Amino acid sequence: MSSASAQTEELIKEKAKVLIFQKGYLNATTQEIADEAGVNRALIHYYFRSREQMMEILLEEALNEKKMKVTESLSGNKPFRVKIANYIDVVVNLGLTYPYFTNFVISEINRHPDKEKLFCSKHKAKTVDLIRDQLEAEIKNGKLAPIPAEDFMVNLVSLCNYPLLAKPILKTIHGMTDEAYYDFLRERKRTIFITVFGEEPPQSVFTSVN
Amino acid sequence: MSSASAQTEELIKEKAKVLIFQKGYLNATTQEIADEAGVNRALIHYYFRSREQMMEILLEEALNEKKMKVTESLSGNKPFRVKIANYIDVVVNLGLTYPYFTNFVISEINRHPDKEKLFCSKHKAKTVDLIRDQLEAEIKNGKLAPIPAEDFMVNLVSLCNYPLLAKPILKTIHGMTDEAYYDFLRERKRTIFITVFGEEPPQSVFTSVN
DNA sequence: TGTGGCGTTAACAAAATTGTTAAACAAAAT
DNA sequence: ATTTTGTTTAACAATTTTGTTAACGCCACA
Repeated sequence: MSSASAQTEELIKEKAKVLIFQKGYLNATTQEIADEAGVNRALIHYYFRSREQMMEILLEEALNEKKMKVTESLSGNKPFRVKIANYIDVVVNLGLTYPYFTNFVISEINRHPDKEKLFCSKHKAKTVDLIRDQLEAEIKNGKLAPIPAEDFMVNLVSLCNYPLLAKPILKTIHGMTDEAYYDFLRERKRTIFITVFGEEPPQSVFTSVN
Repeated sequence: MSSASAQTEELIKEKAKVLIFQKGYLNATTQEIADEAGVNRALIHYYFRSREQMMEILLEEALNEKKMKVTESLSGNKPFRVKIANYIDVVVNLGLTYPYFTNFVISEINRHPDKEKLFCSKHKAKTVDLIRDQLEAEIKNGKLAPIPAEDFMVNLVSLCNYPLLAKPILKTIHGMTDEAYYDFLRERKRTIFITVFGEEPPQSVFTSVN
């Protein structure tokens, strides 16, 4: 287990992520991935046995990382609005880094429905349960318009993910340059919060990427 | 141009749409498509020359159809809220029929960036311009919380599309059966309207699919 | 110094996918 | 009836992509 080994393995995974999750080449070939990493294609088989298994690992690791961050953002003794702001922050940041992650997940699941289990396995707790009580309390206190927890969560997830995922489409439809769209997205965290709560977010909850 | 010809060509396109837009096999092979249509694979080349050209046609036709319906929903002398309700209706219905259309479009564009032009070509008018004036009037009259037209449109498009597009994920995350998720989606049109306007939609604007 | 394991590579083999062709077939036109 | 035209098919060829193997080089260490 020399350091070179672990480094190369990591490099390959990293570059595969760039192609698939960042650039949106959902079906990047092993050759393309090897090229991106600047290594011989055979190394992919040396480290991962087959393309399939590499995809499996990529998917599982990325899912776990995302799930961890999301759970973290919604956990703890924070006020409801801070939790949601944190959630928006985490999900949008991830989306800015890996816009096509969702597309990849969906694509993989449709081809291999058994992979769906990857969601259930680790975290038995549904994310929506992390906020259900607080959400219902907010509603009871008249601080939020009544809405089922599932709908609230789906709204949130939709507003955070879609604009990133559909970047090439929205950018063109709205006649924006790449740069203008990027600026537009940076303001999105605030917009999402306002759309969901009808009021400004708490101060300085949003971080920036890069 | 006998009738058999046109029929077979249509059949192939129809079945390709089912595989790609409905079932989410974004990279369906020519063999899979031929099987789904119950015809010999060579017919795909007979009618479309190559797989690439067939994809091009599929994409262009589906884009035009969607754009037509969307433009229609936002045009004419209708009150603002009726327009938006119609838009939600159209987009969600399309999404129920072809949940993975967006994934396919994005996937195609990432592989062949030149195809992006398919958006600009026909309709020079951006959809957002169809509602900008009315939206600003609503805000001026205090009937809607201030929001830039682009953000309003992106909110709308996100809320309509994402829950359909990410069905396999959300269904599992929220621990729903296929049926429960379908019920959930049927209520979504109303939920989306409420999320965007903060009030109930006008009566009987939403149609049902099937 | 040399030897053994590990990472790496090029060359090869196998499998999957697309594209082509010639022949069979059916329907309509002559 | 026979030709003609257009549709469909099976068999083949070409290409692309994945998977395998044997050899090469490097470095730690005996």
